[in-house]
Amino acid sequence: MPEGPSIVFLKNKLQRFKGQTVSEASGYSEMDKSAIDHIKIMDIETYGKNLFFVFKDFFVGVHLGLFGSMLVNKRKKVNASFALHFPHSEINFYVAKTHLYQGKPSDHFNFKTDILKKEYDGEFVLKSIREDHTEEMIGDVLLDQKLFTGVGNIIRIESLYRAKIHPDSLVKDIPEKKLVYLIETVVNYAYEFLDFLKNDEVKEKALIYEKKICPKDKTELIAEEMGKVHRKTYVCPKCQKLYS
DNA sequence: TCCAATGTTTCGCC
DNA sequence: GGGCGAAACATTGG
Repeated sequence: MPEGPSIVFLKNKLQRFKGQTVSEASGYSEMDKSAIDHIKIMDIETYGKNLFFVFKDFFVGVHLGLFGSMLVNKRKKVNASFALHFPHSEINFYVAKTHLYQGKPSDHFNFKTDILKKEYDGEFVLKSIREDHTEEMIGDVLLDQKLFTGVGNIIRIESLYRAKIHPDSLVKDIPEKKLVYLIETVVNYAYEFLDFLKNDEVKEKALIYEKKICPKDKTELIAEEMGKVHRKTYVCPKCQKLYS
């Protein structure tokens, strides 16, 4: 179950499939799979919460949504929504949405906003939110995949706590230095998240996500939906400042 | 058994 | 058209 780092984690597991030739694609997803037939996987990439299988003239995007999962050389009882078969192995996706794109990923997506890509450009993100999203709450902005590609609810909550910013603060009210620090924190935490995945300890290493009290001063946390995004948000009312 | 959840799209209704 | 809310999704874990 996926935020950006979980997808990178999956991509890393699939490295040996680069250069391999797909013998068949299957699954109940509506995407036309007829072009994926005895062709070579040129590359496997990510963009935020999307996993891409790159072929010569097109690529396939896989999105796991909230319930999706991937198995290599194993199957669940239910049918896969998408699967790639090889002579001696297979990759199966469950409850995944797929989309076939012409061209290459960089034709369609701006890598500067992807928190886990080499091309990530924090200054570009800062500029974008200070130009066009000043009236929005930072808690909402963080989930905007066009601005913070790959950020999910856990990264959002944990980053705001670490940066000591209340999610209901409007972008225009947050000092620039604080925004810069938040943007750095998001990226640093995303890499920590990726590391935690190796030992399946994302939740136990979280500071306030799904917790009751602030680890710093034992203040009772607030846990409710905030902003426009209907997602449960955890906040320490003492540590996190509401800028206004 | 029930409920919520690391997500996004679609649909119906103003 | 836009904005908003609810539903949907071959799920899963507490």
